[in-house]
Amino acid sequence: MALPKVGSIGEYIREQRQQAKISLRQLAEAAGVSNPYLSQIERGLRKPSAEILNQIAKGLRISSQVLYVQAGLIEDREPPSDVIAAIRADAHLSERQRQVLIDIYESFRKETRAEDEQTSQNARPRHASDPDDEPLPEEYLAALEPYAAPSSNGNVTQETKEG
Amino acid sequence: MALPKVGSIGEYIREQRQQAKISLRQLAEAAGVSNPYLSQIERGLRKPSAEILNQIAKGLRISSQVLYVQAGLIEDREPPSDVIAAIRADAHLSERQRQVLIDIYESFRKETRAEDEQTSQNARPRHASDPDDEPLPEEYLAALEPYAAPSSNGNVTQETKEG
DNA sequence: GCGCTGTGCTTGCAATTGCAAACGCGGCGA
DNA sequence: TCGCCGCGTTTGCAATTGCAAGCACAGCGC
Repeated sequence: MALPKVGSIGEYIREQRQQAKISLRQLAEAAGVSNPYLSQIERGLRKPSAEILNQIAKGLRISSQVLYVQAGLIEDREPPSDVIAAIRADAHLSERQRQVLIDIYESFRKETRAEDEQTSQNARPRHASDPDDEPLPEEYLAALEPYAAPSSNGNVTQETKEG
Repeated sequence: MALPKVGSIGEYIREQRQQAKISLRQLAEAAGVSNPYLSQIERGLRKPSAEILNQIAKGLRISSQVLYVQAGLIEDREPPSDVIAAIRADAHLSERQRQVLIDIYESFRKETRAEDEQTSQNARPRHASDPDDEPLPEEYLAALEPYAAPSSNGNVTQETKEG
């Protein structure tokens, strides 16, 4: 599993470069990498780091995310969705709010695409019923109020769907 | 400018790990990297490649994109079109999910604007200064469940209640 | 006291990245 | 014919990544 799509990322870069009708050296200069290295990348002999990849994306004027997906570095079906990017870029939100929105969004995505194939056999790092965590910040509780009825009630009864 | 945020990415990882209440070795194993290396990454002594970053993101169960942004590997050249537009444009969401997200977002905006408007908006969303900046209690997922398209899915949550 | 286990950190070392220099090839002007 | 320029490629080499092994410290049972 060391270098699965390294070839395809190289091919992809070469395609994009040729479509842009620029030479290898030109792209190398635009991207700030050496020509030999770019050559090796395009032929799949080297596995460029994300930094280089980012530079190349800039040189090609394409989205780095697209390139990362091609490289299998965002293999998460974590998608062409700009929602997360937009949330993170929104300066009006607090970090907490940002996290809430992103997490909600991701949970939506997870549910929509049903099951995952991740075979996590060891740690389950994320919050696992931790008594130390606060019960519920009311920030988003208020936000959820229109949807989840009983908040001011002090009792969030999850009917576990299936009302 | 080569490695300005290398430290911050390490800090960010360490924060996320500690919030998840797992040890360095646990995360290392979950992410499939060596403990010493993870230690060095967290302290900013090493600049992890995107592959490693991706693994760590998986181990932390957070978005790789978020981590890449933190690492400065995905620049903000991605059009930060406003959140609502992004949500509307996301074809992966159901109409109901979309509405929920938009509504939450708008209520967040209202709160933030009402509470303090004088904060500089162009500042980077550094969040470490927040004492109660927890990632996200998972109870809210349960609260959202009734609204999140409970179609072919039956595995989410339900374990968080009284076991 | 001793040993065991868990935490994070330090130390060499193989493998890899990424580059400067140089190479072979083809086209073009003198 | 030669020389020159641009193309992509090959070849060493410094710097870095990433790891196995081991270290220092703290807590717990004997």
